[in-house]
Amino acid sequence: MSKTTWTKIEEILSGNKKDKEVHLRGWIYRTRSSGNIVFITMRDATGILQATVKKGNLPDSEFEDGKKALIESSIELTGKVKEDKRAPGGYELQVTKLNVINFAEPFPIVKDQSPEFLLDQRHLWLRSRKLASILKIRSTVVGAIHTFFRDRGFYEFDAPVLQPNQCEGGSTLFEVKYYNDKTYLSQSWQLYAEAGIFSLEKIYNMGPTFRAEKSKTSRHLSEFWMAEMEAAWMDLHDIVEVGKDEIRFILKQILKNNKNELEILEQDYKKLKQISESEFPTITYTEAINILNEKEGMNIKWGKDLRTLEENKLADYFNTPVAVTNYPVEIMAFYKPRDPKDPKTALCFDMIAPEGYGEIIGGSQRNLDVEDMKKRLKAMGEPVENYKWYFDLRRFGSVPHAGYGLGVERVVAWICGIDNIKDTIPFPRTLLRFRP
RNA sequence: GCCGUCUUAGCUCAGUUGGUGGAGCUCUCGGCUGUUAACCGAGUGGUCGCCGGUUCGAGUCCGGCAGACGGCGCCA
Repeated sequence: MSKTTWTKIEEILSGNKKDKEVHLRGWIYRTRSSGNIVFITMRDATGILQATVKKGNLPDSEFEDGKKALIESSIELTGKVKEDKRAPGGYELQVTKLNVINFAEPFPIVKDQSPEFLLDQRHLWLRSRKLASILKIRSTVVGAIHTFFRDRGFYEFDAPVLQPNQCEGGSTLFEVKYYNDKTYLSQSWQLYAEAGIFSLEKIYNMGPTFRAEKSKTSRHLSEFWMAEMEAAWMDLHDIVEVGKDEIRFILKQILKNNKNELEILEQDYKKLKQISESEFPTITYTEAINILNEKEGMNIKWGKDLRTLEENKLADYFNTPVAVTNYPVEIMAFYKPRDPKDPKTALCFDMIAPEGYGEIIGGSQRNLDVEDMKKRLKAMGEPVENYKWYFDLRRFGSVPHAGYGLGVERVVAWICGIDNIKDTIPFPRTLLRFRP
């Protein structure tokens, strides 16, 4: 006996299986019955397809099973593919064999949904077309990042998730018991990456990052995935260009692989295509302030960080992501060096996404001045002795180097055009939620 | 840390001046041979977030607590 060949729904919708008999397996997406005919819209990972189950075309017991199986029941169907204008997608399956693998209980997620309820039912809501489309795009983004860096000679380099030091500020650390000691979940790969470049020169990494920020916004997660790069011999200008190339590369991969998903999410393909072919502007913080004050009628004092409102105004002013460099050095982390040409500012940059999706990349050249870093760590109240190994990197063949981190979820949210970052990750962790 | 909104059926919500808790959807049963989150008829389903107070009487008024959601700050 030959093994059953299972067909995926996308093959049928492409027209390849017209008038052929196929075997399908998946889940009931919608079902309607009308006397002696039952319409089962079935889904698998690749799409949805209408199946017509008519009494007489299959054994009566199977017809009755089809009639009573509820949404999300898992099923196997056999039948002939017919072109039919009345069916969504233009093709339907005329069922001759129906096997219910599992009769689902009444599915809790129905037409009316609140965000809170959907988060409680996250494990079930993952099956929705919306979430499935976003997760497919996320998968492309993650794959694109690996390809982008590997194609350019970067090695993947892993840092510990349990780290003794802070990197981005002590108040945002998740503390973890470590035998009789304590440690913290990684806030950044960066400090370890700075050790790695002396071995591999160009490295990247993508992994979970934990920040206990008390942020309740549509742009923040307590656990998110950051894609970071670090490279010896590169300066600020070099990494800004790498960042722009990376964004464009990700977009091109999405446009190539996820046209269907963008359609389901009602995202504008042309708009993304245009951005993927654009040059992104680089401006300094000072220029950004001037644009905001002169062109947007705002009144921002030099020296304050750009807030959400200002970033959004700036994003509106350009239609592409924009790189902002040279923020005031006082508001920056200790590892960001002063710009010798403009000592009030740091050799750092943020990439701001269009349409209010905020900072998608943050990076800098790295500080080589140990005394300066010690001074700034002390000012923050950080124990300098914890950074002894890090300062060693400046003692044994120190070189100019730079790196940045890209927020995977923010990029996915921007590409998908969705209003909350929570939907870009299967099980979001936020200030107030860590279940399911 | 600051500010705001919400909490009534499995889901989404309405509930008038304080007077025996409702609708739609889901689900169950019946009908229907082309439906598009179908339609028609019937039915099941309630600790009105919790605690206390006022009152003859509280979903409704008052006080407290809890939870959820969102905005700002901070960040990717």
